[in-house]
Formats: sequence, C-alpha cells, structure tokens
Amino acid sequence: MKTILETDKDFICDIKAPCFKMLSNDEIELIRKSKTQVLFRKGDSLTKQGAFASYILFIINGLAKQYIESNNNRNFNLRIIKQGEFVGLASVFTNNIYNYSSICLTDCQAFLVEKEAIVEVIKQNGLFGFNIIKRYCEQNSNLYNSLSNVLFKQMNGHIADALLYIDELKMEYSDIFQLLSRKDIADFAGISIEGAVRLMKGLEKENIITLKDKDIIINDKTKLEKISKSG
Amino acid sequence: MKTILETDKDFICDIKAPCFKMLSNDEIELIRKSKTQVLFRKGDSLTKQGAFASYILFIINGLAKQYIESNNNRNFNLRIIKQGEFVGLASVFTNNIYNYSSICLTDCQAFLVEKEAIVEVIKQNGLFGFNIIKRYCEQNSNLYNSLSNVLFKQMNGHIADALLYIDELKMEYSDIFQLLSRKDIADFAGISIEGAVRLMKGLEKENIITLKDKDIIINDKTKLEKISKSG
DNA sequence: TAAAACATCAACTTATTTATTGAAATAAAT
DNA sequence: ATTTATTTCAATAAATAAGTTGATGTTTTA
Repeated sequence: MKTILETDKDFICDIKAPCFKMLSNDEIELIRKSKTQVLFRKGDSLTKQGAFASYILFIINGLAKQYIESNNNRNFNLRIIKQGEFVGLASVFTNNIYNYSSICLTDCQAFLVEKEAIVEVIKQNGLFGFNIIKRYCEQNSNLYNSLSNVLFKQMNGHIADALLYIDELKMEYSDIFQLLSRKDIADFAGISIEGAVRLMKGLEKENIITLKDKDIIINDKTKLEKISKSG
Repeated sequence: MKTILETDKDFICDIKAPCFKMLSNDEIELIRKSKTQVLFRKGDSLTKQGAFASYILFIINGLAKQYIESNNNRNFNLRIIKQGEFVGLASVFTNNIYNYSSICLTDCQAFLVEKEAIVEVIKQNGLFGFNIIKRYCEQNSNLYNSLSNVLFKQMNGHIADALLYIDELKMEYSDIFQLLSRKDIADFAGISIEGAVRLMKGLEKENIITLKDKDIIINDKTKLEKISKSG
C-alpha cells in the first residue's frame, strides 16, 4: 500500500546527481520539505502535454521518453530521459504548462519538487542554478538538433539519426532497443512505422546494421553517420 | 500538433454540469483564466498516487477509473469516473498530494483548473461551493461503501458488489464491460484475477449472470443482491 | 488442527498488438 | 509531366498479453 516512500534527510544527499551535492543543509531541508517520492510504473506518464506544471521531476532511476503529441495518432519523440535527469524544468519557469508528454519505458523512481522550492533554492544558490541552467541548455540543444533533422533531412537521414541517437545510450543501457517498439523508433525519426521498418531492412541488407529481434546492432557507424549527414 | 484546444469564453458555460451554471461572469472569467483543456488518450493517467496535486480535473467526456496502488502489482479500483465529474478535489483542498491514481478507460476530454482559482470561486460563490462539497461527499460515501465491502465481506460478496456497481453504469454506458479487463473487475472486487474468473463462471452456471465475450449480463439481480448482502 | 477461503503457480487457449510486406495513393521536387 | 519521396491501406505473420483452468500453497477461522 506504499508507493510513496518515506525518505529521510540523508536520502536526498545520497542521490548521485552532482547538482544536489552543492546544496547547503538549509537548502536541502527546503527541498526535502516540498518534495514527494513516487514510483512510476512502466507506461505511466510523467508529464502530459497541455496539463499544468506545478512541480519538476527528478528521475532517480529508470528510463522514460519525452515526446510531443499531435492531433491524430502520431507523436514525435524528442529524447530518452535517463536517471539523474530533470523533467519539467522549462514548464515550471515559463509557461506553467507542459509542452510535451513523457512516459516511462521502465519503472521509474522519481522525486517531485514543487516549483516554489526549486525557484527559491536557485535564487539562494548560484552554483546550483548554474548547473540547472547548464543541463537545461544541453537538453535544448538536443531539441534543436532534432528539429533541424526533421526539417532538413529525409527518411534515410532521419532513421540514421534516430538509430545513432538511441545507440549512444546503449553503453549505459544495453537493453535500450528492447524497450522501444518500431513505432517508438519511427517517432524518433519522424516517419511512418512502415517507412522505418523498410529503411531498417534496407540498412540490414547493406550490412550497416543488424536486426536481432528487437535489438539493433550498428555494424558500420561511419557509413550510418555518412547517411545521417548526406540526409 | 494541438492537444491543447483553445476555447472561448462561452465554452465553459456550455458544459452540462449543473455546478458551472451558477457562476457569475466574473467567476467564469476567473476559472477561464486559470484553466487549460487537454485531451487525455485511453490509457493516459489523470492523476498519479503520490504526486503533487496543483489542479483539479473536470471530465468533459469519457470514462476513467480511479484506484489505489499497492506496492506489488495489485491495485484496488475505487470507482469509475464519468463525464461531468471532478477528479482531485480532496487532494487540492487538503494534503496537496493525490492519494489515488486514475487512468482513462476511453479518450477523455478534460479541463484542468488550478486550485487557487477553484478555492477563490468557492469562497466567492457559496452555492457553487455547496455543490462541490455535495459531490465530494457523494464520492466519499461510495468510497466508504467500497471499504466496508472489502473489510466485512468475502469473495462472493465482493464480486457481486463489483458486478452490481459496474452494471449500474450500463444504462448510461452500455459498453462499459468492454472497457474493463478481468483484472479490472478483480481489482474492483479486491480479489485475485483467477478468483474473479472462477466466481463469475460459477455465477454463470447458476444462471445469475451471462458472460458474453467481455460483456456481462446480470440475469437475476435480486439473487446477486442477496449474495452481496449475505457476503 | 481441520476445514474454509483465498492466493499463487503453471500450463494452456484465445485475443490483441506489434511487425512486416506489397501495392496503391499522395505529395514534393525536378 | 514525371520521377522521387513518403504515407496510407490491406493482408499476414509473429509476439505479447489476457483469459481460463487445475493443482498446490497459505492464511484465517471456527
């Protein structure tokens, strides 16, 4: 009956993310007071595009995907959210509404911090704020990458990008492809499912990748990168 | 690219729920300013047990289920949320954290109102507040029913209760059983899936109910009510 | 402690989703 | 106008999830 885990004061210090290490006791206390910890199950949504954003989420462990929803049934996947990352930063600071959805690819232990507390701590602790902003900028630049890919490339480039992006996560999360459906991959590439399937089969024929059940192994990264560039 | 539907001032007045009819123009404006409308898809979660509650949801159309999560994989279904109902009232007024989860059984058009606005309007408009409270009490009494069922009855009574509860919705939503899995029914009864299957087969043998694919037809309501009472 | 009330496990069946492929329809680019 | 790029539709296969049943364990209660 307990998805809300009681956590003691030490717990927040225990988190691996460097950004929490630099907080003073007072600041930790401030965060601790206005946080709650939740176990999200695989498939649960962390944020819903269009809903109010009153808190940010910090992912303690697990993987999730962040995407934008379209009016019909096609989504565009923006990124994989990894452990130690924040979700909802921008929404909290600016428009008060999540402009993307995100759902768990695995069970995700997360803690939620109310925006007032985060704002307060950032105001107090410049270094903390700096790190938060840095992270946010990194995420944002990825987003711009995604956008330019979508805008200026075509199918082959898209799927190459998607595969290269996901493959980068494979070092840390070797089973990442197991967690993704063809629709997920297609949504990363911004193309139709059938298109994604076809192109990947094509890449397999040219020995650039190997499709092994759900897993995808990149045999010739150089060639894939060339395809990515040539679009 | 638009799940957030822009809605004009008239829209909120247009909602069938009686409780919105009694608002003044100013109050409507207040709500309108701090609301956003979202299309939740079948399977999307409306609230997550343990997460912060900064807004209430008003369901414009669609069906959802409200349940409490347990540490393992067993949930207890509290109720079906219907169109015209609120989700998250208590959480907003009291503890600031949702003490239950809820997910959509069908696509749900909902609008979200930030708690500050709801609180403000309730303070201004007694009749509105009264209605909100009335609704909340109704929900709560159902909850107590559920609890006492769980506590004081056993399997036969539980499944009878669950079936009777769901059957009541059948007038308005004739396909309600199509939307529910055996796990859902078991979770309403608070028993194991296998237990639910077995008992329902038993009830079918005694001609009390008919299982027709996913649909369940109650043939002998009186007998089922007797089972419910006798526990 | 024995019976009753359930839950859990394992095996199996059935239904639903996901993946794949060819063909046809649009749309964009040359 | 005619390739070229891409989506959509339809049919099928493969994989996964849901439903069902019997047998076995575990509590609870009398």
